[in-house]
Amino acid sequence: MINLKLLKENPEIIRQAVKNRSENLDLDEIIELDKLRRTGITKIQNLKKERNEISEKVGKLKQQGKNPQELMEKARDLSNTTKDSEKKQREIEDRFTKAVQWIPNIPHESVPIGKGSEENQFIRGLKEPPKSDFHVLTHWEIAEALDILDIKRAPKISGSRFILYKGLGAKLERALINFFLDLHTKKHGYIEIFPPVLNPTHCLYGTGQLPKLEDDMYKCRDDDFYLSPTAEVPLTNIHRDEIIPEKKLPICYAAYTPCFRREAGSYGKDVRGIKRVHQFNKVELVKYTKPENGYEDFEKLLSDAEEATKLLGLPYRIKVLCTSDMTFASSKTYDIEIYAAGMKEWLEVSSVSIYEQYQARRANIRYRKNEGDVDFVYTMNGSGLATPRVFIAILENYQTKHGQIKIPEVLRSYMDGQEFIG
RNA sequence: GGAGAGGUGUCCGAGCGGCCUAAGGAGCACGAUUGGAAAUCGUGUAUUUAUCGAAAGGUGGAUCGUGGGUUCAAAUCCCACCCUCUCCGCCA
Repeated sequence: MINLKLLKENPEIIRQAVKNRSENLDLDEIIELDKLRRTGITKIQNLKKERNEISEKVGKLKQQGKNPQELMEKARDLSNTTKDSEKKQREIEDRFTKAVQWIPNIPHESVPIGKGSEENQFIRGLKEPPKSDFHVLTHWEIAEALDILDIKRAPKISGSRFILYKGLGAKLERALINFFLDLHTKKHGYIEIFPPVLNPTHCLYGTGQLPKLEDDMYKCRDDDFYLSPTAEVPLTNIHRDEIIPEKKLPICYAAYTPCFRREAGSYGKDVRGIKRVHQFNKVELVKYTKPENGYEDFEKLLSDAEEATKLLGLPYRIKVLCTSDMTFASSKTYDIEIYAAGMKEWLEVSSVSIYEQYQARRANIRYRKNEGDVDFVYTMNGSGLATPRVFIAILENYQTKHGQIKIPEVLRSYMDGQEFIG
């Protein structure tokens, strides 16, 4: 949630942000609603004040053994008017709360203003994809040849866009997860978490997936749960409704979880292989920090994720997303992309975002400064990394001309020392 | 799923219709004492929101699991829901 004071004091900032993000939003309606809401609050508070004063008098008189009939009647009338007003007020507040959820975050000033992915800016990494001196098979071709993915049978179990890892494929997947977790917990100092991935509605509002991404998630029919689309949801909600002492910040969590996405609206796109699937594995990094350290910690989070790609020896590049390409709750987002030599495509393996106080406001996560003041924390997160695309990149970039896959050195200890698949 | 007990401030814990801006204790912060510390004593110790103010701050409202209700008045009474614990049943 944005700072609601902006609605009253500086709506132009919001208007500009909405425009830069190419979002469609009737801000004037929300501003009007806010005004209506505030006058309503003032009115009700005055009524209550009067009622409280009378009640107090009544109490005193009764203790003196009197029966202040008239005062009681007056108070009853006041009470009834108040209740009527409150009913109306509740409706307004409801509408307001819902509407406010649709206001996106304000982009950071360093974010390029742009309308689409062409306007994302290259930050660092490879400018050109590396060349290979033989014909590189796509991951689905070589995976089938080596029998490490069962692409034909996965649909029998769950339908299209699901992955069935098999044999050394399954082992490689597990190796990746362990490698990522070890890297971030042992070397980068994150605390490992293994959270539940069925999360209730309010958690998804907290992190900003709802209301906008309703159609992109799986919802349980009989219970109020969504299958978490990312560990960002449980990890950020760990400290919901808390006031964290300043000395405990920053808090850094790393978690492996499966992630579930409906991929609605992508029918017919990326249907081959395992690039776009409904269930995938990811190690997610989440940090809670003090505002003044926010952007410094954010850069560090990016480099923590980047290091995973580096250690795997995969060709990568990093971009900063322009205003229209960022997710709705983000102030600034970097994407790490790795090159897949078989598909001849750059694949997004990590999206690193800072939300400033946007999520913290929604989820009510605050910290107490050493001096005693309370303020919202900054939250940020990034994949470190998402496995299917890393898996693709290993199959396509570590391929030999004899149709084998060389296992990246950092993974070998997780693969019983094995050097090759095939 | 059934039966029972309970959810109060940072924590423990009292309160069971008006004086609750929540007793008492612990913790924490500051001060006194001390050569220094412990102990002791003193002082302070929530959040949120509306409004006025440049700000410091002032004036109100709200908050005792959540949401309704009764009442002039609710932490306290009633209803529903959520969570925790104990026992029973069922089940990986």
